[in-house]
Amino acid sequence: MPRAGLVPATVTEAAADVADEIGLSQLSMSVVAERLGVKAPSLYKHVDGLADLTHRIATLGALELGDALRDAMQGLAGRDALAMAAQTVRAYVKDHPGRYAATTGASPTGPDDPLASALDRVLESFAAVLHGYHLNPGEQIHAVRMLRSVLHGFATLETSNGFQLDADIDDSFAWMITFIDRGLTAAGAP
Amino acid sequence: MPRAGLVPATVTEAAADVADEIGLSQLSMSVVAERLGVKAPSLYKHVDGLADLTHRIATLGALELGDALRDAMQGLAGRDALAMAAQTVRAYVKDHPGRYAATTGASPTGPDDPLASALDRVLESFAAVLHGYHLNPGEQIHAVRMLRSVLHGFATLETSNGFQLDADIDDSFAWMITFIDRGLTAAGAP
DNA sequence: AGCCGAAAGCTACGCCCAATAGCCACCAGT
DNA sequence: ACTGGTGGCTATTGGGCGTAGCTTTCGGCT
Repeated sequence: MPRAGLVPATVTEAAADVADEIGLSQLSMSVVAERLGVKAPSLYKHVDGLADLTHRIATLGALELGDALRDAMQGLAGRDALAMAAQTVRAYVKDHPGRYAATTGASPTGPDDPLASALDRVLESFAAVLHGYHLNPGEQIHAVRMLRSVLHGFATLETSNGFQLDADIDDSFAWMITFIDRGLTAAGAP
Repeated sequence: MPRAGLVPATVTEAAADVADEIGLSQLSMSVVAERLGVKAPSLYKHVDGLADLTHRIATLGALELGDALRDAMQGLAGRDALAMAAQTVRAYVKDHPGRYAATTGASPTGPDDPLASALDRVLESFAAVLHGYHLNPGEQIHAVRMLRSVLHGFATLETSNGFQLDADIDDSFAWMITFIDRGLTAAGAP
């Protein structure tokens, strides 16, 4: 019987794909094993159980989202950066709901946890959006939190079908970005 | 052996309490049964399985949150109404994370589902907040969605410890309310 | 009061999943 | 070629959901 040639990263990516397809709550060792053409107990040679696997998916999601934000925001500032960052988050959550759910549900185990630095990089991108607005330094942290809340809330509600009429969702999103841009501009130059 | 005198509402409330205490994901028939001094299979005489139980918790949560919003917003308008509604949502999510998680995770099965009307009442309260601002009717729906997104996102991130501890979360929340109030005021009188 | 049927509790069971133990085969390095 | 580590496997335990079927209790009716 030939070996499958698995490493932790292979298992994590397969699990992340499965989570995106069937939902994080439906993720199980069996279905990941089946995807990889392997029996479930074999996965424990590469991954330390379902909790560890979810943690790895969370880290993968944070890394990917951080990279996507960096790439998308290259050379942009102000309203353009804001709109691009928002759209990037929204698209990532829509395309990878399982990874994103893992990311939001997880918390780093310590300061040397790769998840911690991955999350920090995402936050740095959010902070970079705000550099284009001339905010009071004390307001920066509040603005970052508001931005996170808005984007997280909107994307989460959208993927869980929390909005009634999905036809206008793009309009609502654009309106929201304009609203925030105007508010930040006014806050920067009072 | 005496009867426990259970009805669906009793089971639902006990389950909601348990979910608030240990988290919705940890909810199981066994632990609810233990709370009620009963064996797990007995619950199936009152409730149609775990999915139905979660659905009932979601409905309970939506009803309670709707009532809390109505009570809190009595006679308030404009910024006061906005601040009170936001604080009410935030407090409810903090005090009842399990119920709230059930509410956001669930979707009504049909138009006659009690959950649908309960959710509608919550949305009506959000809409009522905006009546104090003189928005263009076409903007109303966008503003409601933004309000939902912000409050949902903030409360969710806060309860999952998504914010770092270095700055006061209350300050951020107050700043955010002021930000939205100013934006809505400006949008109403351009 | 006595009975009778519905309903509420129970035990026993089947199935699925997480996780561990322990076995066997494959491959690398000497 | 041998040998040891490693990656797969089967078998098993424990727990959770849900069903089947039994027993007991309680309300209503005569």
